[in-house]
Amino acid sequence: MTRYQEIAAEFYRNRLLFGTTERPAIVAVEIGARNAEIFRRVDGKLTRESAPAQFFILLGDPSLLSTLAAPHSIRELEGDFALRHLATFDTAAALDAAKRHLRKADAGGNEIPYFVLTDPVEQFLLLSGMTFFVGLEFEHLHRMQIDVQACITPGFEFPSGAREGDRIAAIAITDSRGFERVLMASEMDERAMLEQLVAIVRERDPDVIEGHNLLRFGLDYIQARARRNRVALKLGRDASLMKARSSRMQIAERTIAYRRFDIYGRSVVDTWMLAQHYDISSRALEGFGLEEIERHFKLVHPGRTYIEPERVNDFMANPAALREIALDNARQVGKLAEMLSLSYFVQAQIFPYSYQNVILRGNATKIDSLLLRAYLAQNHSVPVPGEPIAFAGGHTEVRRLGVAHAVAHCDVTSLYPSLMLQFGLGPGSDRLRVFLRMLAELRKFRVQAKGAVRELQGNERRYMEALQQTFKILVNSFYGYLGFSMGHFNDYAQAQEVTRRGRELIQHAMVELEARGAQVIEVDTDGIYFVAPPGCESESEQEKLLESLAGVLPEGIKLEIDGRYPAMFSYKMKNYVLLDETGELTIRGSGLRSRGLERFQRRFMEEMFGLLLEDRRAEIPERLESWKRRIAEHQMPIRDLMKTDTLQDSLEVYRQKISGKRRNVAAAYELALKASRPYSSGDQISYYVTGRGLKVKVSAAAKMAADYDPDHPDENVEYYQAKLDELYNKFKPYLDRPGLFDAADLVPPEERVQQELIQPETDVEKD
DNA sequence: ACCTGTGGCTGATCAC
DNA sequence: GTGATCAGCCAC
Repeated sequence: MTRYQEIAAEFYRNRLLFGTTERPAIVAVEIGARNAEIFRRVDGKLTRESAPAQFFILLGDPSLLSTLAAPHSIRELEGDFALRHLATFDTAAALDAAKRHLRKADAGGNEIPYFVLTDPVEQFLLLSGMTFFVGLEFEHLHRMQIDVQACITPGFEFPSGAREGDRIAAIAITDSRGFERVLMASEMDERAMLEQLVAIVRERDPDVIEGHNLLRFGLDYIQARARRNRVALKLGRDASLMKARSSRMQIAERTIAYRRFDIYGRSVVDTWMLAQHYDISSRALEGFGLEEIERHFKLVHPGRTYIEPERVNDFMANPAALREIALDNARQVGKLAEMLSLSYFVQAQIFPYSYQNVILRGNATKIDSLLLRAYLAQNHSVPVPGEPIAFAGGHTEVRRLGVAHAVAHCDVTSLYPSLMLQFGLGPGSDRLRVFLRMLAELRKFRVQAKGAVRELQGNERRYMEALQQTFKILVNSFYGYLGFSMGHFNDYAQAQEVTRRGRELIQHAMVELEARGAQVIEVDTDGIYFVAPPGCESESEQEKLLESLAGVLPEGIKLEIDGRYPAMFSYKMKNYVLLDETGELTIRGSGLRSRGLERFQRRFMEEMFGLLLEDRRAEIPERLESWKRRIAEHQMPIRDLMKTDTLQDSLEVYRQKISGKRRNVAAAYELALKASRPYSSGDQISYYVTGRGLKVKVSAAAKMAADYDPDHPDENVEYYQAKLDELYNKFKPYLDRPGLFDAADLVPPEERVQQELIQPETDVEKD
């Protein structure tokens, strides 16, 4: 047994987290009318076996189904939570009948609660305790990549598609076992392309189909063209058709509409979705095209070229180039998926979700499934979610503004999880005490995994890192679960208590630091930026300073130095710039580095902050003039001037909101409405402002960046120059007067008065 | 049908 | 002009 296997084996023995899979290496589960079909990969070969399916609904009262004709049985669960009757069904038909029955009762104003998991695969996994992939290595998963290049005519709309002139230009197919093939429109008709695609998928028989933007484009387009060509997309392992339906996914503040595809016995993984998830935690991607993502992960190889969706038409005359690009795309998707999907591979071993669903579900929902699984395994009843209340979050405060030198940052590692474990803050309704136990185990595992990463090499190291990352994400989601409106065990009072203790703790630490002569700059939830008192410059002295605080902090909570910086520019709450020892700048905050800012603004700011923090303020006015000159002389590439907005609403919703005066017009939507290719929520639009002078209305003067013609530059010079002036003026007070200032002195008195007036009002609102 | 939380800043637009 | 509001993005 290798070191990796030893550690991993301990994790997998934890049934609360990893379920109770007895026969390992499940790569797919499908539910039929009466049976579940389980696909496993044993010694590289696919096996299929059948098990009786069990469907269930949790009921508040058995009378809900008293007049249901379909066969079912109901048993009472232990404990007295609201959902204390478990109805089980042997067939999908009986379950469906029950669901219809309950919906009808609902319409009649029924008050008795019930709960149904919509996905039957989830039902099966949750009741059986099985999970995907336990006992399987990622390499042994058979993954196929598909890249679709299409000629799209104006007016194309999903999911109907299919207009004259639309056609698939190329389909590239690769897989994790070295297969490569490109189906070209220049060599065969569209029907043949589609038929061959089906034949290849069936013949290669992959467990997973990966692609970039498969859900919002690739598979949708293929399906539309297949319908047009009367080709049956029998891609399933039982030769069934690929199925599609509309769905939506919430990733942080973004709501993404997409089409969900189901292929019997296989999982569909979209690297575009994976990139969205990745960006939420890193905020590091410039965009979500393959090009930007590959660049970010340093996957670009010499000779790599890309193709804009709008430009595929132009490539019809050059099939050799198109073939190369499509093939390259597919190969690159494979590499990307390896980097981005490992954490979901691990998650699929933990949660009762299929591989493709584990990517599409939110973390709090997933934690809920663990609790449900644990309770049902013990035949215990389940509470219904508590009503949401508004509650306060972390403490944020900016004490000092301007430029500081020799700044240290300290933070409490895993503040909320630590508080929850230290003070036993978990759901009051968790009678079986599984919530905090899971949290404790996950935290312990995370520490173990993190420690082990350094000892390992190659794939084992990558796996351990994925385990570590996954544990970390889950640990951090437990607090959010307490305030999750749909969590069966949510507990707003406890969530409130967690943040209250958090605020108390960090404020306490702040006061103590200042009492010891430190100058606190800013505080956000679990960390403090400060200038240490004189004679406390070295790291060890600063660590000692923090140790002296140990007495005033609760047991089990530790403040640690987490970074030291020669200089910092404190601008506003959650908005600051750090200069580290290597000369690298870190810019934080939506006001300073938002993707909503044009690149030239971000670059100009970077330059300005660099000079500011290196005490070279005097050079800044000159730099300003140079940037303005470049704009006047049209030397700025359009990439630097354009703004990229993400469409939050669909165009239809936008139109409705505008006509109902429920929102303002916005440039990105106006352009999308006029565009020839279809746009949906989640899509990004890059545009720039044309015309002359400052009185232009952006939404009217905007033009797609793709339509910019460098030979006839029409960008609004005054508009963009004014942006630079505004930036310069915004920061001018700090450029003129070096040093660190009390925030209280810089905020005009009238604003402070206003703040005091507003405060009680919001408090009333919260009550 | 789907959904982890709160706090804060900014640009564009509109009503006044 | 100014304040209010919305949308979007970001910190933790």
